[in-house]
Amino acid sequence: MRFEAITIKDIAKALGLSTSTVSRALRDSHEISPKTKEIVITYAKENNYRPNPIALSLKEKRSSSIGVVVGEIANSFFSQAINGIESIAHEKGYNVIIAQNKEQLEREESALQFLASRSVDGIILSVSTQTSDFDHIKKLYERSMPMVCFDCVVDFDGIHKVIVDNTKAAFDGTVHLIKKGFKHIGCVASSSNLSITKERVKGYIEALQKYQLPVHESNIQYVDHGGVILEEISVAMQNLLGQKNKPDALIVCSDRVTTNVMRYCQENKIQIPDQLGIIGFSNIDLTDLLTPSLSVLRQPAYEIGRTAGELLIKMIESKRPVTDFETVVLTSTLIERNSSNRK
Amino acid sequence: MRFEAITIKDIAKALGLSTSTVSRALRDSHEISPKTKEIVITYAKENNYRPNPIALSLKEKRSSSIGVVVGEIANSFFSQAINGIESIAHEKGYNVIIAQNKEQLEREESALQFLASRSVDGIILSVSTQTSDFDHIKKLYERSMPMVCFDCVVDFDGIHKVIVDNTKAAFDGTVHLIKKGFKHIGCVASSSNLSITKERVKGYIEALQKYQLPVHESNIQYVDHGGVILEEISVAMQNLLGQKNKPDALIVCSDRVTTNVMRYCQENKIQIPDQLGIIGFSNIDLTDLLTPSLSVLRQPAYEIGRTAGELLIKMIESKRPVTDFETVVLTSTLIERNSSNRK
DNA sequence: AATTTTTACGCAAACGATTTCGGTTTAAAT
DNA sequence: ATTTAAACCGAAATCGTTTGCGTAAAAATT
Repeated sequence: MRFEAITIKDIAKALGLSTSTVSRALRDSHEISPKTKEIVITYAKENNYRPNPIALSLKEKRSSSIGVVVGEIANSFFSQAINGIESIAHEKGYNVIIAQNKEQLEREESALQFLASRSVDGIILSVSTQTSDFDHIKKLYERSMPMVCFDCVVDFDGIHKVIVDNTKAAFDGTVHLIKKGFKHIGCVASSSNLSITKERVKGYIEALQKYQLPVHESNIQYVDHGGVILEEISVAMQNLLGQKNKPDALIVCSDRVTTNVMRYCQENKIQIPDQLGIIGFSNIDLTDLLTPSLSVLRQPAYEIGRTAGELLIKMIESKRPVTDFETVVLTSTLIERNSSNRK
Repeated sequence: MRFEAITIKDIAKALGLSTSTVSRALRDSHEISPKTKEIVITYAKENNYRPNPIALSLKEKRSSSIGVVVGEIANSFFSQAINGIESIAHEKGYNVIIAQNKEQLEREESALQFLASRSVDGIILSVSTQTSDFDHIKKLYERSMPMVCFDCVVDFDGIHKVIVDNTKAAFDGTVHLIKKGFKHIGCVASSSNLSITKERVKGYIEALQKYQLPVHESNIQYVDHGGVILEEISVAMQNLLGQKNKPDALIVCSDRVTTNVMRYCQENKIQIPDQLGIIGFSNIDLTDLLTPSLSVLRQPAYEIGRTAGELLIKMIESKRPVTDFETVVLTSTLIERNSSNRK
């Protein structure tokens, strides 16, 4: 069973006209007499005619749809970003097709392949935490598929990127901890191959240096699977807190890792902020309700999505090849709460 | 600029064959000699040929895509459900197109219209909390668009539905509170026109009756805008707690309302569970970390999405019109935590 | 009145793929 | 040697829409 719609042919037949006349009448061409237009338009309205977008796509060689590849839809940051993408897409008459990479390179490749073979007009992508080799993306891109990266971006130029001021955010977060009186600040970060990880760790180090605090490699822990595996968090935390000169505060540089660090602390009865101050990147909506309430570095996920969408649609609709690639940097917000507020 | 792909025509021209031969060779028809097949397939592979899905859609009158309409993507329950939908869709070779109704009837109508005009093969829908008149859905459905409802479902038959055992869940949740020693149990629910609200309130009342506790209308508060408006929650809570015989525990029957009730209690320094026990429907991933940890009725959102996807795809691919409509009922889980655990 | 211009419409090709029908070899069977 | 069938391939229609081109009738010009 299938949804059957009325076509231009049906109208033509019913009205004793040719399809071209009907088509032109509906598009209000000057070549058609007012009378005929009237008749056609009335009939079309009565019968709820809608042009078949697939036929249009075939003719116009565009599908008016954009693909989005993210790690996981059910991740607050990504779902907020998708929300932003959907809003601009809807305004511009595009639909949004969702695919997930599940933070695996292999799934990312198949997702991109899937979208490309579905002839989307462009793709918005956050690369998986497992991706360190960008060949598959490059290949697609070189075949002139319009693309915009956000969050986890590729390491080469010549592509639009929408990111946040990761370095500054981590810098500010670390400075915040320093000003709150913490002396030994550690850092838990996501996969070391990710650009956002590098940038955030850089901000952390710069803050320490600015305040003439020593930088110990052992105070920086990388969680390669993006925080999905709880065991990894335990190991990282034990590495950090098992040292003789252990940190009295942590900056957590990844959304999902942050909440799992909180879980670890709760399970291991680590008092926050007295034993351990914490500030972390997070976009979850419930961090204000935690005890203690969690100080966070919040990314403007909706705006990131919207901006990425705008850039992509601009690129899709541009007449000539885009040669001028933007990297839009949005600012994240430091929300001071109690997890970093030692009495 | 646009993504240009190789077509069957290109192959035919390059190899000096007709398009029909190439098509047949690629589809492994017996009418084509092994040699020719070999040549065509090799050439196609080398040049990374992919059949144009739009051309196929036009011919086959199907787009291999399904539309999903939910209230808001950035809502844990929905994003988890979409995750489930995406998983089955991906397996079956469909893509998922997302639209939001933002809990508004008007947006719902335009979202459905949008998807229908985009010729999706079917639609999975959770109606908005504002929808009490289902005419627009009925109309679409009667034009034989395959549809499956989940979560907030329509009130008429003849359509597949995937829901949870709302009545039983609310019943169990209320009984749980009773067994924990709470005597005066109130209920905060979403819009009164929603089927899930009715079912859940019914379960609440049945539990009270079973334990011979009085049912007071004043102990049931409806939040018409689905918890989006914080002010509404305040009013509901004041109505509940301002009574002389005020409740000592609440069951909250809506995902988003639950966390806002928690916020209200925190802001108003209401001790949980000592002053007020709480159990609520919630699918947020962080409720275990709250203080006190929140007892929840958790819906199997992923499975709901997956099941809805399975039903829809089965319907799309069925040869004859479906006349046998299922209502799949999945079970929710009661997770006992501290918010309902009075010492 | 003869010519040109305008108006209003139809025909057919195109987009990319599949498929029906038909035609030509070549090989096998009579 | 003739018939038959199998193997192989091409032309054309189809899906729904747009659009360049052609053409008839009507209107405007000479």
